[in-house]
Amino acid sequence: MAREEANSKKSEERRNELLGIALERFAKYGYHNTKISDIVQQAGVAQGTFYWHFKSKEAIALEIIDNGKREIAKVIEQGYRSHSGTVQDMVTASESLLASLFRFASQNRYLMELLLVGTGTDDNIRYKVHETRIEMEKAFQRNIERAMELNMLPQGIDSYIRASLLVSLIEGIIARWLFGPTVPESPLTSKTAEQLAAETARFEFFGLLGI
Amino acid sequence: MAREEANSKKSEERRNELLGIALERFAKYGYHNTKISDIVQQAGVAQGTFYWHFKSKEAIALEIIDNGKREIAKVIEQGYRSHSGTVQDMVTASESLLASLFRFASQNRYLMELLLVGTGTDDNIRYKVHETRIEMEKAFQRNIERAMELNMLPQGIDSYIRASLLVSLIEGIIARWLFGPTVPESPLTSKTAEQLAAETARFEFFGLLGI
Amino acid sequence: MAREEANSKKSEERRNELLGIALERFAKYGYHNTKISDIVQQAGVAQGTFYWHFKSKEAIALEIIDNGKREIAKVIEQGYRSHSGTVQDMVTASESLLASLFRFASQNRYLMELLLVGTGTDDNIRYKVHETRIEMEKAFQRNIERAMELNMLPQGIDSYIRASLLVSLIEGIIARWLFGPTVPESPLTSKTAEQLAAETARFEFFGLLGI
Amino acid sequence: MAREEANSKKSEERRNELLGIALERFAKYGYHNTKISDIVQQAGVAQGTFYWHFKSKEAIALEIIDNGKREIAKVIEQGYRSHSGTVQDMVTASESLLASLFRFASQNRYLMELLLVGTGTDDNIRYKVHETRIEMEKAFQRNIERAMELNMLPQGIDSYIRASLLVSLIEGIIARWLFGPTVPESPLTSKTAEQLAAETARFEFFGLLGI
DNA sequence: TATGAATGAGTATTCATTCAT
DNA sequence: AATGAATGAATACTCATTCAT
Repeated sequence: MAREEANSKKSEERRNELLGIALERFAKYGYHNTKISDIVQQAGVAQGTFYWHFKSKEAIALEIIDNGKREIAKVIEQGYRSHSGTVQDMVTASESLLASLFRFASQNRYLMELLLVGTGTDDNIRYKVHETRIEMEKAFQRNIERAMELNMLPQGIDSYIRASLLVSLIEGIIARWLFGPTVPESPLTSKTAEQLAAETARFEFFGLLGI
Repeated sequence: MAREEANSKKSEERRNELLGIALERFAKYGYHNTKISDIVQQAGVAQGTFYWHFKSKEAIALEIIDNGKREIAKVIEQGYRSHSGTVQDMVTASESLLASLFRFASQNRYLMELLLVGTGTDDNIRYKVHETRIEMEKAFQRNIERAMELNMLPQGIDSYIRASLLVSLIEGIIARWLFGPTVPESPLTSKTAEQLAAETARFEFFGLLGI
Repeated sequence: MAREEANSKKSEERRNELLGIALERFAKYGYHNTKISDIVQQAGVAQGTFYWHFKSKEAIALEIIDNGKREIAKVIEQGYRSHSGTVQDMVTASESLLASLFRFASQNRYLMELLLVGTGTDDNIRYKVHETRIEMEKAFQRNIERAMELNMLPQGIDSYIRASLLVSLIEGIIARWLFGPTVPESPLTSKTAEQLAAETARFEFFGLLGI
Repeated sequence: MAREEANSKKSEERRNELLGIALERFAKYGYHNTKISDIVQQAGVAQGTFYWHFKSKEAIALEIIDNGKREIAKVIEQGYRSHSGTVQDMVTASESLLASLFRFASQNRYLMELLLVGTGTDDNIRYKVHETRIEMEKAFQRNIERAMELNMLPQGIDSYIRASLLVSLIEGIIARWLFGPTVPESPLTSKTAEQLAAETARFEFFGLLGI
């Protein structure tokens, strides 16, 4: 391996380290309560090093969210419904997609906290978060439309609104599962991703009446 | 009317004006991006005046949320289920409760924005918001349990999780209805509170499959 | 005197104090080498007080120069030539104007240093200085044209260039008189404003050959 | 040619390139507004390379001015008056010296800007600039004294002050010619070095009255 | 009650300089 | 000779809070 490559690899490691620390602190303490000096101190580097790798505090936040956007899109993409089947097939497929999503969420809780709890940031960042969540909603909308084409869902429903309802459900339940707020005695936080996926899928298709 | 009463009335008006302006700005721009100097400028009073009426920036935020908490509780309270009936009765009752809640939300959009979008605040305020949302969740949980007691919902379901799912749905849909994020072409924002309540109630009881 | 007036008077005094200190330091040490913290420390006030009175470091510099521009204009204005006379009258009148200007310069040496030595500032400030010096040049040009109309100076000379030559002379000699650089043994710095005015006026009208 | 020589030649070229870029930027934007990172970027080399060639930012500035000092001295030296003649001879000789000087100035405008406009630097650099300008003044003073010895100028005038006046004139007119400030409609900037020299020499010897 | 001036701790960012490779 | 990453001191500006009147 050439010398320059080794160097640039090390440089990229440092960059990633800073990205990780920033993500964690933004999620834990909020954007405004996170000082650059905290980040660099935790990374054990000087203040100026941060500015070698990133243009500004805002820039690093935008990059973090952008990365997250791509990763989430990948997860949802893989759950894409492609062929017809029974109702039970559909429920199972949805359950599986939700389980993937919940697993991803629990493995990336800081990212999800940043996206879902929203830690009070400046306009540009808020907008980027917005964008990411809309992207997610669109993906689910496509899923619903596909299911309608395959005659797996009743025709004549409004896919926009159903997607909104569905994503509300998913985002809300992830937020409660990982960060609260829930009623204190709730068994929610002790569920596994798979259990939660099962409950959610059931509600998704059958509502409160569907056991 | 004695002079003091007149004065204290005027004083209270000013207090309320400040509360209103602060609420609006906290919701619109976020807690950290709202300066006391903005608030007093909009109210046309001096900086010092703010501190005669409120102990601190945090204090006014806590008071705003506390007021909201009481008002929301009142709305949900009035939708309390008290006697048995058919499934259709139950759906109608829920629809009516949701309609009230959505009307309240649209009349108090800044409050709802503060509660639901959560504009990144300090710990105490975040905690107060949590509290308020948990209160709401508890109210819905009581509603579900009551319905189970009255044999209007299947036994053996987990009321905690169902309440979480239900409130996720409601909060998410309010947030999207009033503030986005939704896919841009979504017809959501043009719905009335009543239409939205009907859609939501249907999903609540029958899920995606229930037309 | 009403209370508010007393307050605003005190406030204005503080403002002026800050203006004075800033002028002195800008001239002595240069714009970039002058820290806001130096200024407020010398004034015995807190950092924030500076920003109550002035929008920024640049703003106070611009204000200082603007004030100076007006004062210099006033001095030159009063030396305006208004009626005809002999050559000797003209020389005497010019000498008197120069004496006023030199007196003003020595009483406002920080201002003049800022204007003439130019202490390396940002574009806006540089531009304002520019403007001020051009204003001065225009005033002298008007003086020359007036003298030509009154047949006190030969026709057919280029008033623009002559004004440039004249102001070059004046600005240069003020700078050398008050701040150097001059050859170290030069008797220039020990001259009075009046002596200097006499020498300069002679050179102005008769050049090197005119004794 | 040995390898080392070739290398050291290339190294010197790079050095000179950096000197040139620094001069230009110091003059255009000022010393403080010129960042090392700007200079190296324009030269297409890395930050560290600068510090291989120069000890510091100050060092490169001092070197630039020192070079300029020597070059200017050479120009003035060559205009030295050595033998007697008529008044007209003297005017012609002075005109010729000024023309050389003005030509040099227009070919080295960044250097002149640095010296004459003085873009606010640190003490050491300011001092070096002073030194250079004093050197120039001394040279002109020697010229005047020589002319007095040769009976070409009236005895009894103060050569110090006359040199100050003369150099004020020259420096001011160069600055206005090449960089402003002048009144916007002034024909000054469109003059050639020779025309300007003629005008200046006339003023030098005969003043405003000498046509 | 209200004012407006004053306070001062807090913080993102800049940039000359150093240094391992 | 050259690189590019790292350093860290320096500094303008913000804003919640206080206080004399």
